[in-house]
Amino acid sequence: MAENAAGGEGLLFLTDEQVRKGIEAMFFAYRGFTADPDRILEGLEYGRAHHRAVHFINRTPGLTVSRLLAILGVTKQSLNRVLRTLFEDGLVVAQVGKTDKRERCLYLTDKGAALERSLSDAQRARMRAAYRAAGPQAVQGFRMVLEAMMDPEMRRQYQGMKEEAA
Amino acid sequence: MAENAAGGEGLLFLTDEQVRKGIEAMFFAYRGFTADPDRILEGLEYGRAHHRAVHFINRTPGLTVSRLLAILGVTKQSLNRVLRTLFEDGLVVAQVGKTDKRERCLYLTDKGAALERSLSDAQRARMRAAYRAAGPQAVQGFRMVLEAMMDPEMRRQYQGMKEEAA
DNA sequence: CTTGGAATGTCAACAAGGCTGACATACCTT
DNA sequence: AAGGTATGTCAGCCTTGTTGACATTCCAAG
Repeated sequence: MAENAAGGEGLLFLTDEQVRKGIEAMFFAYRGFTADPDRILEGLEYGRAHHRAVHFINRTPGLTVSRLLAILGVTKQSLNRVLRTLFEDGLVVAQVGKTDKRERCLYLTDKGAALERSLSDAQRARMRAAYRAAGPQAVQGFRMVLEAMMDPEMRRQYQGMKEEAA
Repeated sequence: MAENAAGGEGLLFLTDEQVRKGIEAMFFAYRGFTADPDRILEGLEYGRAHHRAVHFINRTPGLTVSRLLAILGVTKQSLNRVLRTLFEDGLVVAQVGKTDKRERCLYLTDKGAALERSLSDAQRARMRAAYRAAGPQAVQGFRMVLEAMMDPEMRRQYQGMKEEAA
């Protein structure tokens, strides 16, 4: 009764009901996932879009605008509005590419890195708590299912970053 | 090398890097999660907000507006804009509450149920594929981590629905 | 060297879907 | 009769997404 996730009934594993529970779990969990950074950002003149930009610039310093566009999956006009305010406020700097001078390589300033840290600290705290509550085995399953849920292109982005991190 | 999620290194389990990978997995996976319904909805005059409303009305027929507000976590003005178009287009009907006549109990019409089915079929197909790819054990972990990530109030909503489904 | 395409920025306009504030109505409860 | 609850609605604002059009700079290939 407590563990009705996938424990007992082998054949019922892929029931519509089971799958639907997964869908709702994603919905509710994503709300929690974004709640803490959102709280920090409100009051500041930034939003979730700024958070995402800052996150990935921090993650891959020097990445180009077009690469960031591909990762975020938005239009350049949309991203540019965000980047402009980050430039103006001195959170991000752009540096002309060495090999290709058309490219603008993005870096966080100290100020930008500080914001990033405060946002990701908050988000990591929740993720860490969830990991701890669920245990290592569960974490591995969590990651496997999420990865299988991604669009192939996004999975490549994700896995690409995995390697870069090594 | 393949299984670097949480397998070998007991102590490194809660590394910032590990947690960060989880954060990015959530980000990319959520995009996949919403991609298929979004594709269906575009072209129709509906959006993600309509999807959510229709999903939960289907899930719990006869639920009241205030209950739906609590589940969705938006303002009544925001929800009302969505519900109004669903009424107008004959996808949802409201029925005055039996015990409390102020309440409006929401139901899908056949037309509404058809839309819900087409949306959730698409979404379930992806979720089912991810489940199948990851395996039962992983699914259980997936659900555990997501549940631990929710805000307590949202977890109650989620678990409440779990029981109602039985 | 010229020309096409790539990388980027920018202006304008628009839409979805959040939000707040204010107000109205109907109804329950005391 | 009065106060609170459930709901709807109008008006206006914000963020963040979209298209379309156009300019600049620069690489690369003919």
